Amino acid sequence: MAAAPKNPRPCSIADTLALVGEKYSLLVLREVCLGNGRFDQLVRNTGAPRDILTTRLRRLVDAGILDRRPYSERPPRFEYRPTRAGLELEPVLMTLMAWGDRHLHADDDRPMVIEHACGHELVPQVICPACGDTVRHEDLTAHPQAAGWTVAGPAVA
Amino acid sequence: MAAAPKNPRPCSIADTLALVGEKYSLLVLREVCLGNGRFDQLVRNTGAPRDILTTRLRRLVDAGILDRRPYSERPPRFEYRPTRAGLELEPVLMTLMAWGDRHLHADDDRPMVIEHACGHELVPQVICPACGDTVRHEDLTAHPQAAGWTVAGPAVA
DNA sequence: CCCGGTGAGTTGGAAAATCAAACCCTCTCC
DNA sequence: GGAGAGGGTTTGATTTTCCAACTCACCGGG
Repeated sequence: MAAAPKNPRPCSIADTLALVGEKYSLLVLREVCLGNGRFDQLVRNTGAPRDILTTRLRRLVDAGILDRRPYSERPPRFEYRPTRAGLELEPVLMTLMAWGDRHLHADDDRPMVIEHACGHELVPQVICPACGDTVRHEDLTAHPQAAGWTVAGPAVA
Repeated sequence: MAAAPKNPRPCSIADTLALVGEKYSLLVLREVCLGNGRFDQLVRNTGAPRDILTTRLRRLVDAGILDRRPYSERPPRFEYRPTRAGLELEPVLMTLMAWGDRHLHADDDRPMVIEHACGHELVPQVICPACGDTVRHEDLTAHPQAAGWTVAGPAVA
């Protein structure tokens, strides 16, 4: 059932998307990171059909991204929370949000503002930790480690 | 055809995913950023069925993320390249790759290494540009700007 | 005891998306 | 003039999604 990797080439992006790239998965993670980890909250806040949500949650729990923990014994009730690995996906959410804020909304129309502990509004930025510089496309060179890759060199419109 | 947003709540993450969250879209962007922008390369490198690829490409072009430009007049042949907006999605790919590298592969088994202009290997990191600190979940506070949000406060497993 | 409500799903069938393979058209090269 | 290459479109079968309804377990009145 999950035996044919079908991955045309080895790639961490594809591997990660195989876990969280299905419809609703990242919205579920968003909600869970916000602390809204109960089934009905997730249904309401993501818009996912209940059955789909069930399969997504199972997948995320199996992948070690979410943790399903009881918050009531009788009746058994569960809440989903991010694991450490799940929290480490937050940067993905941040960069998605930053792009949407920049390209899809006016400055005064952003659906949500995130405040950083330093007191400023967070405008997530990706840097190279070695030199501290903001990462720009033209500063990158790809070095495939396995066979099957062709890299034609960067090209911008 | 795109009239019913169905968005249970306003959110830049959801809005961005509506454009690039379908299967293969981000893999297409990966290839295009690497300079592999021709139809057959995309078919081979992403594994997408040709018809699906066609609809994904149209969507990305319509969204202003890719540019479809002829590289031969007769016969007409096209190549897809990232626009500026498309390039600004690279941080999303970087963070996905970083997560996959960290959680899905051994250190010596990474499918691809990216070299930054500073000479070091790039290990993408998200920072707050105001204070320069690495962004950590517990330093964030969400401030919804519109109705319909409940934020139960962060919770970690 | 019976009624309504909440929480967390499961079930069933219709509607939409995906897939693989085949097909098409226009060149170019031999 | 036959064999590709490139960039798609068409055709049916297979999967997924979707949505509404249903279940099961409990709680809180009246």
